[in-house]
Amino acid sequence: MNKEGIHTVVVVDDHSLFARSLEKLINSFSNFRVLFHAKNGVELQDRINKGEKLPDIILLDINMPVMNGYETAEWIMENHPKIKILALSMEDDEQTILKMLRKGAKGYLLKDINPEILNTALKELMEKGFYHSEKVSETLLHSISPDEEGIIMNFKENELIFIQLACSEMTYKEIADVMGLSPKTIDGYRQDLFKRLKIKNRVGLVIFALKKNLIKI
Amino acid sequence: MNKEGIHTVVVVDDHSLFARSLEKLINSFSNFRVLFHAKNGVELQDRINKGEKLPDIILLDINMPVMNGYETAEWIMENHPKIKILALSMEDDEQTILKMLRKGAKGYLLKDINPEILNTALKELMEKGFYHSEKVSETLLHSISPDEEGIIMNFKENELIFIQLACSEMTYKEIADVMGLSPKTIDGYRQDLFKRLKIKNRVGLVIFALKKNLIKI
DNA sequence: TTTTTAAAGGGGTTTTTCCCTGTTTATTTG
DNA sequence: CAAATAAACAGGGAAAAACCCCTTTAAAAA
Repeated sequence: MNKEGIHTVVVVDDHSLFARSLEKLINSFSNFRVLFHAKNGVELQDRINKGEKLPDIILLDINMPVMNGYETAEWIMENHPKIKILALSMEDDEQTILKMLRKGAKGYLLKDINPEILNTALKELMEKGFYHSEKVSETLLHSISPDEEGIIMNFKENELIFIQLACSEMTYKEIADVMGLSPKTIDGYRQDLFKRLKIKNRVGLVIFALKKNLIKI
Repeated sequence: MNKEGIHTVVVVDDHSLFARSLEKLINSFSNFRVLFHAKNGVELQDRINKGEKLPDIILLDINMPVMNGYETAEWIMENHPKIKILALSMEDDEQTILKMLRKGAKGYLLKDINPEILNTALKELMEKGFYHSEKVSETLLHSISPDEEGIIMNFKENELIFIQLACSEMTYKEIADVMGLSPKTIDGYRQDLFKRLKIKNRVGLVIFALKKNLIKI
């Protein structure tokens, strides 16, 4: 906060149409000014390392091509932990929200909110130090315990490759071939994953992989 | 266009954060003014039917809860065909783009463009009557012929239900039960779809359904 | 050295996939 | 109108793939 009681904001979002519109909106709020905006984490690092003024708040998009929101949040927390991160995303799936909050975000906003909520979020962020919308609070309640999630989600390299290949039209025999393993080993991976993920068949695996963003279609 | 040579724009988008930011951005362009913005097609209908001034351009989001972009575009084309529709969307999948262009959109913009491109698009739309970004032009080239697509995509009611159920962990026997049909009939649906969609197995069907937005996860 | 883990095999059931046939009911057309 | 045609539904039979449980081996970790 500078001498006039104005809080400063930096927008990190590769959707520059959105970013610049957002900038105009935020500048229209009293007490908030946008310092600059960056297309991704790398650009943010560059500008901050080159001595650009540090903001009070960083509005951080999650889906960015070069250095995404998770990595960027990590870097911010390590190097400038005083900056408050407000995650911005289209996605409202639990996985994404939780991951971002664990990386140190002080708030999570869906991009489809109205301007008043953004203003509220920014104000609350400066006053209380955090902001959580109803949906996020709900998500936090529903969230499974981190260790249970760890058991489920800690996939070994080969398991991840198998999952991705299983989300194609290949037979297990073909998957075994391209992975250079015995079909019996592949069957072992399959069986182990079915048990851990509590799924009944390959379609369940595809759905799981999609929900957890293990594959893209 | 009014007497001062100013083109008018209406924004239809349920993401009011985005919509209002966009409004500020467009108003910052010379020659363009936003008349109002609506949260969805129904609100647009209401305001236009109540005698609100007709714009030159409607910026139309595709994903809206109440009356989506497709339906809204249809209504605009039927009732006010002089208005130029510029579709706005996060999605860049061919299906979505093509569908919107067929509904009469004069242009298609991804939301992750920069402000200059929006300005260019608006200007070109008024001058040439259409605007197509590189990605859209590319999509148009890749697009399959409408009739071939028709054969593929004209699903009968039962086929659609079957596809959706096949994208779950149910066995075909279970699907037959809930649909009140013989497993053999279900097998017929399956076989016919595999042939028409040129897919090899059930995973292929799941992937297809996801790509064509026949199911949501 | 004991335990754990990754890879692989044996052997079996169930489900999926495939092809071909037949019935019934609309729909089209000669 | 009657005959041909198309469609929705269903069955038989069989090979391939998926699914399941239990064991073994070799190497790595504890």
